[in-house]
Amino acid sequence: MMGMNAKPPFGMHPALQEAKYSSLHSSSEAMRRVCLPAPQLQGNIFGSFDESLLARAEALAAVDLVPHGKSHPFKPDATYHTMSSVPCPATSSPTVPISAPAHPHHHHHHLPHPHHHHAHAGAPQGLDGDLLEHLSPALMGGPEAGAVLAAQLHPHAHPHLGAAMGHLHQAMAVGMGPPPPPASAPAPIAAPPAGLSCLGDVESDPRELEAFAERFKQRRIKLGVTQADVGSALASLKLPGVGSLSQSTICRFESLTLSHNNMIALKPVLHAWLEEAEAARRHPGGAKPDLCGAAAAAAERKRKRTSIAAPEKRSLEAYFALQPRPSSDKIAAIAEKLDLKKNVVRVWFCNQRQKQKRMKYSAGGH
DNA sequence: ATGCATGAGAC
DNA sequence: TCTCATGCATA
Repeated sequence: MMGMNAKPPFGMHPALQEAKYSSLHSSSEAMRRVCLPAPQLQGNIFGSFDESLLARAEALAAVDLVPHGKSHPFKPDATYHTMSSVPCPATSSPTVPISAPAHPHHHHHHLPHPHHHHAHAGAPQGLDGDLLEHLSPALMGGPEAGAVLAAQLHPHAHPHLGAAMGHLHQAMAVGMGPPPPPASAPAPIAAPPAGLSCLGDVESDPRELEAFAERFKQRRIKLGVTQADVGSALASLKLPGVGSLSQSTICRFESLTLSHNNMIALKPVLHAWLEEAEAARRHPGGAKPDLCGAAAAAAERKRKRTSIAAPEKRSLEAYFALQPRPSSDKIAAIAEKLDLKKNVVRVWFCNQRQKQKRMKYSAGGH
């Protein structure tokens, strides 16, 4: 199986981007991420928004440019589609999103969105040469660079928050139309219909989540169950709108690397499972079913994971520090510069933004 | 344990 | 097009 996680709770690499956690014992607030976009970066940017970082970013980018120039054979494209028409009926197929029965709020009709893009840069080499030289300035030294940056860092009403909650609802709505789970109701969920005030945010104690996650992990291990097992066992709970989850998600829950809302939504479900599992252990009678019989199904084309090399990553990080939300054009420019597919760069930025919002470090003190 | 990706839903 | 919740693939 997979490696169990009996390791030190927190052994991440210090290398990368964000300075994450500050350690769990010192938990704290819920407003942090909403009100404070980027703790340390902000200071720098505002302080000396100009030269230093700009130069740095360019320098970093330059490093990438020098080596390969524009005569690159191909762009790393490794994403295939997993065309699996897999028939794993039991526990491994459900794409049913977890629902967070918070409060019925909106209803809408969703339209089938047949948007499948095959992002393809036709002739990336068309504008090479000098353009590359000008890219840096263009990308960051733009006329509105400062403005955009400032605006973005401002504690204005953030766009989603309502969106976050909405997603949870919709997830449930999509899964099925029925009633909310009576048993484990996420009462604590704050669900501010509209994130108006910076402070009126979620008030479900991060500490509690932290504690629960910790407890959960301990007891799970005590039961001798892996994260993957939990994930698939979830389906056997047969909670409305609750299907199975991946090892990834369980892992992230335990390590608090999910968004706050996501944690809130998952908690009741995992709690329910824990109760069941422990109860089942006590009473040999009511056996607990399931545990996905490893679907030894046909293996289709495996999806390949693009790997962004360190230098490119460095550059991306530098750009991100300056402009976390580059326009499509800038993304394209960056992509070309780093010789990456535009979509890869776009997704990278998206993921980076998501990371910023995750728990962990957010819950600093308490 | 995490990096890169997909997809639904909200603009 | 972005966000968010999730997952496959992988180090």
